[in-house]
Amino acid sequence: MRFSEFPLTTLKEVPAEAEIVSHQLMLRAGLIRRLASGLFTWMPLGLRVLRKVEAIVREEMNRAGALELLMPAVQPAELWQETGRWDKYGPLLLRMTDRHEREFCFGPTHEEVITDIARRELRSYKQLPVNYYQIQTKFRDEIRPRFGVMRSREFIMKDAYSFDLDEAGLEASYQKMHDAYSAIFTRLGLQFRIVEADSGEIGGSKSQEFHVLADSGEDAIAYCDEDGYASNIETAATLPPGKERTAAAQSLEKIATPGVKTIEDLCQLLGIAAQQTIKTLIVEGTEGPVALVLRGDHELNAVKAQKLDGVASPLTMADDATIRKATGSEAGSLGPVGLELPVYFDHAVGVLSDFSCGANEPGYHYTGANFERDLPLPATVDIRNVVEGDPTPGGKGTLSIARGIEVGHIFQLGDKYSRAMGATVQDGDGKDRIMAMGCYGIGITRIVGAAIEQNHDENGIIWPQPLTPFDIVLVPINMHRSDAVREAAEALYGDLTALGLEVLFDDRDVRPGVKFADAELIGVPHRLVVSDRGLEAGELEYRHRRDEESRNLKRDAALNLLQESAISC
RNA sequence: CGGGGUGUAGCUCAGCCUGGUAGAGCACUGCCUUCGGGAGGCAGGGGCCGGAGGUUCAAAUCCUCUCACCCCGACCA
Repeated sequence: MRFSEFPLTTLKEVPAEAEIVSHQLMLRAGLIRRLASGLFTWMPLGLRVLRKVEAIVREEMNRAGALELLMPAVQPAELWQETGRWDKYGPLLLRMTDRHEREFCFGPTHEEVITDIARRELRSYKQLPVNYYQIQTKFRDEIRPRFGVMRSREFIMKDAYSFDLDEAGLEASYQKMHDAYSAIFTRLGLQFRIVEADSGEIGGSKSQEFHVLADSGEDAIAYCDEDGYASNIETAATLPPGKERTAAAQSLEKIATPGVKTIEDLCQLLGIAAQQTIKTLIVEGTEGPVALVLRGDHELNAVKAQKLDGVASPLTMADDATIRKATGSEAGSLGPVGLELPVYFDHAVGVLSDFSCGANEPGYHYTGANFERDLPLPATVDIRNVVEGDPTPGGKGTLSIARGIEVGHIFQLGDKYSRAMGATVQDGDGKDRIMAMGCYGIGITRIVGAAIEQNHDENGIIWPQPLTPFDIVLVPINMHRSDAVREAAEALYGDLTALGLEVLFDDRDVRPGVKFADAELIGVPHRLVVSDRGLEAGELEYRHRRDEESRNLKRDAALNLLQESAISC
């Protein structure tokens, strides 16, 4: 590709709308342009990268025996009504009506459509297992799209769905995808981690997420390298503390705490640590409000809490009016002492003694509160987020916390969809059996952003070789004034292209500094410079995007090097 | 959805408080000089100052409404 024939506007300044580095660089390098909130055009340069990701995903899916198909992006409401998700999915689902007043949605995922296909096409157990996949545009009407293509509303996803006769078959299909995903992210050249996860809205039992590790990631991951444990913090379990509660030393006292609204305020006023306080959260329940009690320095885990009996799912914090009615007090001075509501205590609360909490009277708190004496202590539950240093669920190691970008998710769905939609095959005895399903997603567009988060420096993107839009940028110096440089560069361009390499030939009549800056911003891994100076010495200047210094090579040596490094992957 | 903020040239922004009829840098076009790390000069093109309404002799500027975008927020108990 000749740069002079490739309209590319790079930006020196950072567009104001971009917050994280990948979004900034994608805009500056001209990979994407924003159309509206959460909607992006993939410009020619960006699309080249996207196609690389797709190709690798497609290859590995095919290798794993999955079959590519393509389903409609628009789906009829009836299918969603069959599984009950038309009502459950909520505002994330973009709904629309056609000219005949029939209802449709723009697919955020395709369990219903694929299950419909499967129940029509698959008749016999002899046809199983089957794994269908597609690479297709999805739409989810996110509350808050942000971070460019990392959380956009329209995005491209590879979604796969497996069908098996039984759970054992599903387990095998799932494992195959687990392995295929590992191969995919390894080939993409990304640092990733596989973690246990909540299956959430999709449903089903076992599920794991594939995270690209990056500080800007929206998810927190709890892991322990010693015993191999890794989980999304949403599902990382906490253990009850091993120690016993110490005996009460203080008496219960009610003290005036005017203006105290937060744990921080309370600690400051009383001069105590947050670990000696507890906080009481009121959430909506299936039969009236429910109180959740945590140690002051801990965070509520919504995924865990909404699974408790009597707690509404999804978890919803009670509003001020509800809190007042239920407790006679207000947020900022609630506590479990004398509280007449269903209450869940976190494990970590159970071992506290002499703690402080709200007194259920605006502007008052208790100090020196103790279980058994001042309030009863029922069995405790796990409703908090793990923190750095907590023991692993196996009890053998301690947890570290890292941030990750979820780029893949695999689920064992079981029969949730196949049962609701009557997707059966005949088994060997001629009996109808409900198929066991798995589903497997990869965020194709998100991977591009995630790769940049992990691979950049102050000058721009540094593409992993498998993702780069071009293998080599060929930079002639002063080509428009030197016939020798022009001839050498043109010849080199031809030779490199003939080797099967994708070359960006910067034949623009601009100063060298501009070319270097653009090449680095765009992130092309290999750079070859042709100059009069070099030609006199019979050498070319080579530099990898990650190298500090360039080095001079003879022409043949340069060609060999490029051929090897660019084709090896 | 709640809170905050911003909308002025393709991009980054000034001008708004204190009303007087549109600016800078980058980008773009032409010419000259320069030529290995985002050059310099000269001359240009480009704006219904997000939209609608109002106040006023006069509105980018003040007021009302509206739209769009960005940020924060379920952790306050």
